[in-house]
Amino acid sequence: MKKTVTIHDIARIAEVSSATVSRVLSNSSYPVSDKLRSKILRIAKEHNYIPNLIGKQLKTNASMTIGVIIPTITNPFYSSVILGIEEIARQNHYHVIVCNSLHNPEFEGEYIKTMVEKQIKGLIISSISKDVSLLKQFMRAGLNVIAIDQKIDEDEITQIEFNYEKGGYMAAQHLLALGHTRIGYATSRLDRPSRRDIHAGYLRAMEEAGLPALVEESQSEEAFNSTGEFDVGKRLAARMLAASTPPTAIFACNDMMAFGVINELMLRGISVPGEISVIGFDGIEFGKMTHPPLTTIKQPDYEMGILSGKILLDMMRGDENPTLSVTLQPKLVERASAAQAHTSSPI
Amino acid sequence: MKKTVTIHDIARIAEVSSATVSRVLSNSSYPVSDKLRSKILRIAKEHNYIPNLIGKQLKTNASMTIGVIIPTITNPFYSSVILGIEEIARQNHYHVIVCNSLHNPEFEGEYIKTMVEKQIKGLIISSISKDVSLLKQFMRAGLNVIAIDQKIDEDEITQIEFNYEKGGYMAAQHLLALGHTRIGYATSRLDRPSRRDIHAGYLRAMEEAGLPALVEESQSEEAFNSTGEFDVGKRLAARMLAASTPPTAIFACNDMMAFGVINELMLRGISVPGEISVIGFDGIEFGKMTHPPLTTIKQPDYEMGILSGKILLDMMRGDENPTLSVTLQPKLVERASAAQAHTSSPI
DNA sequence: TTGTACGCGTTATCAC
DNA sequence: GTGATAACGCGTACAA
Repeated sequence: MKKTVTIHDIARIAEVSSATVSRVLSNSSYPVSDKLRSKILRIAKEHNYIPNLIGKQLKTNASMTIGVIIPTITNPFYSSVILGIEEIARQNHYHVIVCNSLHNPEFEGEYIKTMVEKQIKGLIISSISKDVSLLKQFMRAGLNVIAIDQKIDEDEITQIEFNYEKGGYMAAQHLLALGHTRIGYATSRLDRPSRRDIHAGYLRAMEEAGLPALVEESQSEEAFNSTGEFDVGKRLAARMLAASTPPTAIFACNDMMAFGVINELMLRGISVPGEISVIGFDGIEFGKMTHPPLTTIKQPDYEMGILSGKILLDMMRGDENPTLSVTLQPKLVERASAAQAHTSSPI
Repeated sequence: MKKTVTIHDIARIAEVSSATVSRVLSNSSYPVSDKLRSKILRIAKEHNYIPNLIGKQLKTNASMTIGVIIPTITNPFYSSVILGIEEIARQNHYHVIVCNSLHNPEFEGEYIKTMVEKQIKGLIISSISKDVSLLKQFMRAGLNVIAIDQKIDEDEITQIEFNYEKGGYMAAQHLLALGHTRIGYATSRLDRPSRRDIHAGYLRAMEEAGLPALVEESQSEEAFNSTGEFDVGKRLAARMLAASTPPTAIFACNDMMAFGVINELMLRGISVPGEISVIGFDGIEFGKMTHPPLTTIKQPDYEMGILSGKILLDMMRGDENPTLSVTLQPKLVERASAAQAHTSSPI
């Protein structure tokens, strides 16, 4: 592993000062004679010079990398978000550091800290921690942060969120429009704002329709992976079926859980949507690949990535706009898992 | 955004030299009196000192971050790999930079280059480029690289791969054991070693059984996302059904494609596995959530991430072991999409 | 045990 | 147009 060539080496060989080399190789706007310029470029090429961005960064204090912290990359929803963020990053010659908090506040805090130590100036985070003091402290020290997906209770932080309440409302609304009256809502623990909002939307729709709410909430702190959600879906579906008059439609708080619900129903020989309709929430790609294809409420995940990336870069460039926050709107994706209720209605 | 506090600030306040501060704060083994140590620590805490890792790195030339380049994070297979890599990275206080090449060799090259400029010393890559010259050049300059999943034709590069040939063989073997004799193989373009290997495994099994191979290969360079693979699956299934005597079992070269195959079959009222059995390849989590749950050949993706992370770190620490390469073994995951062939066998 | 002084690779300031 | 030279924040010989 031979020593790497620096601008000083180039300078020595070209018999110029390192200052001139720097001006050429970092294509600064500073005037340099064409003769020297081409000579330097030639020599740099010959010795295949590779700029050391660390040296540059120490001087300029601009790291060209943005950090992203999410619960887990394994969730396709976050994959899409990240793809969007990276698209913007790439266009602007930035790199993306991805960290999975795995729903562990300690990991999250640790990651934030070392990011700051690495002089990362921009962070996009779907935080699972209640404690924003750490974040705020670093923001005061110059860290730009955007909170996505999970609302953070802090006005000073730019947020990009979904209109979860509306999404929940739309889902219930869709089932109501199909003629269902006994509509169950299957949800994991209502311990996060997003989940409470979806729940609230569901309740609002049911109330407006003058129908009773049927909520099954999982109390367990499951492994928060896709399999975990799937299993919760199965369990909650089973609970709903145990009722004296089971629902004719089930709304699950995320797609993975909806798959679990459908799986449990089919296992019991209940046809979907023949006997019971199911609607999901999130709109991940896989919904179209299952049988039946999943009707769901789509959150624009990729767009969220794009948007948060753009806004973050704007912030880092010093656009001192008043911290604007954005709310993305959900969209109903009608596929085949939710259908008209039977006219041979309730027993 | 006030100026950040450095070791010199601490030194001035504590009335010691910055060298002493450095020794304490970077907890070097260098001896420092307990009195000064605690004093320095106290002051650092009071002024909440944040070490600047860039300064440190410029000095030590060790970046504590590893790069990962994959086709797309959207593919759950790669998500799992990355989760594994990050697990190891976190345990060792490393960060992971993730880059999606999006099957674009230019992006891949660009990413490699800027990683090197950022003084990243370790890279895990699932390369889609034919050209290894760039990689080799950087390796000579001290970059440690591990090629995963996609074989690179270069002995000097440490490789961690799957035994694709065996996987293909096992899949066909399983269908044969279930009594199928007309077994189709649906594959995307055979332009990558991995795909050719699976194909070869299938052929070997069929040959050993003395049965004819039935291969449908997609010629198109699709968008390489999950939806693209799904659509290819649908298309290839349709083609197979158009044959005079369609197969009774279909082996798809990846799970996403298998979902497409199943979807197309069900759309045509063909029961899976009642009339036609389907087996996939990869073993992504979603396979268990579909209906019917997908029988498939599991590649240990997470384990691949763990392993590649470990080996990479070993390399970076200078274990001058002879470049060892590892091959991970596939495993049959029996779920419900492949069943016994009808005894009322061929027409 | 502590301090001094230099260098890591780059850019920026100033003088020429 | 060009060249010295001083930072940037840190670690570390070497000296004390």
